[in-house]
Amino acid sequence: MKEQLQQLVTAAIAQLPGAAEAGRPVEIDRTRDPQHGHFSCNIAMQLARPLQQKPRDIAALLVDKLPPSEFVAAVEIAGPGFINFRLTEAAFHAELRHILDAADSYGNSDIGKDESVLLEYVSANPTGPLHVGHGRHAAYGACLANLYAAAGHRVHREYYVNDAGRQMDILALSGWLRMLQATGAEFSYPEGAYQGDYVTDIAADLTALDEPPQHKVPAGFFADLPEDQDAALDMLIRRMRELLGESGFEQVHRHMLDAVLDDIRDDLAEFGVTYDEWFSEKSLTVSGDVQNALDLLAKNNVTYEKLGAIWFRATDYGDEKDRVVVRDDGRTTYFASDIAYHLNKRRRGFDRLVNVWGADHHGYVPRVEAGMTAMGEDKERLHVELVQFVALYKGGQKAQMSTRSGEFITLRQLRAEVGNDAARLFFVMRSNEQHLDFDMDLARSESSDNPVYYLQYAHARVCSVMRQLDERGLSWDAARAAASLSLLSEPQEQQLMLSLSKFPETVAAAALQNAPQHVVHYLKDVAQEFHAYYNAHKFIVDDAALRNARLMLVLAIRQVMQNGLRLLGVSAPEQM
RNA sequence: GCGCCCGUAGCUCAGCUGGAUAGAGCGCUGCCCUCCGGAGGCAGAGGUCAGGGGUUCGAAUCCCUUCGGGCGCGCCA
Repeated sequence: MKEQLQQLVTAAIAQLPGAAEAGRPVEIDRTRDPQHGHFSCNIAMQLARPLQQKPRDIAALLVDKLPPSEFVAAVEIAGPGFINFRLTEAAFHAELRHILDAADSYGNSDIGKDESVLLEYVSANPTGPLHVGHGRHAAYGACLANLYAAAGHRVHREYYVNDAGRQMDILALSGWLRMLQATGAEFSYPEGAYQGDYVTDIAADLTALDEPPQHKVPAGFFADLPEDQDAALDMLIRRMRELLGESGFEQVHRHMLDAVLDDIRDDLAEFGVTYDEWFSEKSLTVSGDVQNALDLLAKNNVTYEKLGAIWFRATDYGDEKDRVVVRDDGRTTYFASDIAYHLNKRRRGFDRLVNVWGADHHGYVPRVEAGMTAMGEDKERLHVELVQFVALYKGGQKAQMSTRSGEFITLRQLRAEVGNDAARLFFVMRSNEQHLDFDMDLARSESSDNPVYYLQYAHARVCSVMRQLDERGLSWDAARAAASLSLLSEPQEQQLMLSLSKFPETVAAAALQNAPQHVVHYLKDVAQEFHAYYNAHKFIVDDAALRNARLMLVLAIRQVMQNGLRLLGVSAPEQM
């Protein structure tokens, strides 16, 4: 609908001397007040300055040049110079038919057809089970992927697996120590090691390997550890490597990683969150990508040596300070992997890279952008969406979440308590850059206060009506309905047709702004209007023409609810 | 100290990337059940869009600033 009006106005502008040259984009907006018609255009005000004429005069000239259209009932100039359009009933009837014709694809567009997107989300360190914060990332990322696809983008969903580095070494150490404890060794488990019970569970399987790792703790293994917790862990890791040998250490490392990663993968899959690729950080080192990136930086003269380490001149590209890429012991940093990773993403041919990161990583954004720029990439190709924290509320109390002690609420626990649908919806219901208060009591309640039920019920209710129709031995006649749409003259029916027609715009806007919550709010509006309509009017009436027309409207509502819920990753049950 | 994000109704939040008289849910007040599912609906009260400047035809939206809250400033990942 919007595009058609846009074309009409553009055609009018082409006939107005100097107007097209001003290059102002033609924006067609929904009106808030029905007195202003259905759509409005502010182009006359935009052109006032370049054309040096009064907005209302320009508007009058444009209206005069507008090509005729069967869908435009009235055009008015209002206020400071808005051009307001009122559409014909035929326009809304056509949209209704279009909804049922397009069915599952209603709402899709091709605005993103020229742009491929690599979307990276969650990418939690594989050192333990996902917690509720990761759940929000998962729900949000998966939803973005759906929106991008609906907008016509080619989307590649990716999870960056941080399978290299110190945290993973600590996990390997933790597992091995738990295994030793399980086989009878007695020592005090280091504070800095991973505390969660899952470590013990996974470690139990270490002994079942074909060649289980060293069982005995040699004398002095825990002797003379530094005071500092981190230094102590590093020393233990070093001793463990020496004791088990590189392949022995690697075996434990891999076992722990695989077990945790499998758990994460299962957890996400159960949550309806899937990926096209699980990209290994370690593979970047093996493939030489890290070295290539470092070479590129060196070639571009943006690295230097200081205190035995190699630094990247990030400050030259707007970052706060320069960053180490190769440590004084020769090992590359996480940051080195990460810029190599981003270069790799671009080299794979994606036009746009979208990362979903925790809000606590915001300081990391300029660093990666600096890296990209220094390697000759356009940093505008990278977009980072930050997701704020989740606070769980239960019985009016904030649930404590402490990662250190291992006493955090996992995504699994949350899903078990409130269900996937509620979790998915609640996670995307608020803007990602807004702190989220997750009310678990509300999420599990079976009442209209719960937005999940409210939305799903609207869908189920239409299904129920159709079942009722069947029980009465009646059926819906599509042709009859299409011919009788002018009978939909009730204010609620008019309003619903108007609301339904907004769905494609809503999806496009949500995709463009990375804002799934637009879809949620939209669906709430439609659901509310539908429930009100249901309450006020019967659909299964004796008058066959009216009945068919109303059922067509109601079926269109069901289709839109279904498509919207699918984008959000929430199921649309036929009965509840 | 520096940087990023946030501040809208009593509470939780929208506000379509600058539009016309700022919205919803919960809560509160008062209504509507012989019904295609009450897991519902209708109406009302409730606002200095944190404060102050600025940009322009027009600002909750953009810029500056003050205040308040969150987060970040490793040769961790």
